Amino acid sequence: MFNDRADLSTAARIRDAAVLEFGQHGFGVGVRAIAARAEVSPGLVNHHFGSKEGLRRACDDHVLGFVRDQRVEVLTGGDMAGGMLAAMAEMEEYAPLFAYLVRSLEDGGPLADSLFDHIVDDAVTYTEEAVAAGIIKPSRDPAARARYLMLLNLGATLLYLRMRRRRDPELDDRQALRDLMSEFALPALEMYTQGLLTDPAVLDSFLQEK
Amino acid sequence: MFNDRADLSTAARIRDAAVLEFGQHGFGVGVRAIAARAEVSPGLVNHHFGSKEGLRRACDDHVLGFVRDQRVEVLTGGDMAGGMLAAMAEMEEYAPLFAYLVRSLEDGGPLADSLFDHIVDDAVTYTEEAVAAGIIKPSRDPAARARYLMLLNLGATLLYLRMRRRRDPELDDRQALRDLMSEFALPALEMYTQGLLTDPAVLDSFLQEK
DNA sequence: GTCTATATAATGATAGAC
DNA sequence: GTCTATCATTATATAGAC
Repeated sequence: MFNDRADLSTAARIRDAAVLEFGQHGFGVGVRAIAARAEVSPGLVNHHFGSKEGLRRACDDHVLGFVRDQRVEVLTGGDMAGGMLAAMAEMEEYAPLFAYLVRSLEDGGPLADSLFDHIVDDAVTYTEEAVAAGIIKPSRDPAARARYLMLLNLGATLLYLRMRRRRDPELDDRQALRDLMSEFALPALEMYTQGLLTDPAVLDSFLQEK
Repeated sequence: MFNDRADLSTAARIRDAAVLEFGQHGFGVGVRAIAARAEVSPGLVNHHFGSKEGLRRACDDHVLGFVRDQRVEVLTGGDMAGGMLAAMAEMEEYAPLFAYLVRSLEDGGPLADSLFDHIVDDAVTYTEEAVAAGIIKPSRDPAARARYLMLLNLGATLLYLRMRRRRDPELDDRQALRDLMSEFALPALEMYTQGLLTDPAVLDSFLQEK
C-alpha cells in the first residue's frame, strides 16, 4: 500500500487519507478532516467519490483487495489465539490497514461480512492442515469450528480493544493487542490443551439428543 | 423496572423512554425521538438532565443499579457459553434492559467497564463453585480464566449480533442469540470437553519459559 | 414544571468560478 | 480538475413565555 505520495493520482491520495482517518478516528470522521489530510479542498472529495459513502466503498474495495492478495500464513499467523489481526499488527507497514480493518469490523459495515468470511475460509484451510499434522484435534464439523473460533477470538479482540481504548486513549491498538495476548496466554493455553469441563460425556449426551 | 407509567415522575418517564430508544436504535438517537416517546417536549429533556450525556448517565446508573440487584444465577445462567445475556434475553420483561446493555457494551461507553467487571466477578464466583463441585477443571489463575472466558463469550456474542443485525435488520437480537447458541453448540461443546490441541505439553513448556 | 421558539454548531452535499 | 462559497439538514442546547 501507500506508495510515494507523488506517484499517486489525487483520487488515490484522497482515498489513502480516508483510510488513515477512518482507521484512526472511526467512520464518524468528517469529510473536511479527510480533505485536510489529503491536502485538497473538501469539495474535491465528493467531486471524485460522489458522496461520503462512495468514498468509504472505495476504501473498502481497496483494503479488501489488499487483504485478498496476502498469503494464508499472514492471515492466520502461527498463533491461533491471536489470529490474523495480531500478525498484521506486528508489521509496521500494515498498521493503517490494521486500524481500518478493526474499525470496519467494529462498525459492522459492508466490509465486515466479506472480511469475516474470508478469515473463516483461511481458518478452515489452516486448521485442516494442523489436523492432518496431528497438532489440532479433529472436529465433527470443521467448518463450524473454524467459524466458532474466529467468532470467539475476533470478538474478544474487538471488545478488548474498545475497552482499553476507552481506559487509556493514548495507547495504540497494536500495543493493546500485545497486552491482550500476554495477559491471557495462560488461560488460553489451559483452554486449548485441556478444555474446561471434567466430564467428556457431556458432548456425547448432546450428540445423542439430536 | 418499568412500573406503571402513571406512577412515575416525569423525569423517570423520560429516562425510561431513553432506555427504550437507546436500546432499540443506539446512542445516536436524537433527543426529539426520546421526548416524543415520553410524550414531552424536547426542551424538557435537557431541563431535567442538563444534556444528552447527563441523560445517558442517568440511564446507565439506573440499568447498572438494576443489574447489581439481580442474583448471581440470573447473571451467569446455567450455560457457560451463553452467559448472562442469554439468560436475560429469555426473560420477556428484561428485554429493554437487555437491548440497552448490548448497545452499551457495543459502544464501549462508561457503563461497559463496570458492567464487564461485574460480570467477571460473578463468573469468578460461579466457576469456583463449579470447580468445587467437580464440573469444571481447576485453573492456575482462576481470575484470569474467568476474565478470559467472559471476554471470549461476550465479544463473540456482540460481534455475532452486529453481523446478524446487518444481514437481516428485522430480526430481533433475542432470536439472533438463540440462533447463535444452536449454531455453535457443537463446536463449543467440543472445545469445552476436549480442548483443541493434541499435545498437552504445550502448556507445560509455556509455564517453564516464565 | 412545561412549553414554544430559537441560537449555535457541525455535517454532507452542491454550484459555479477558474 | 480544483477551488471557494454556500445551501440544506440535523443535532444539541438554551431563552423566555406561561
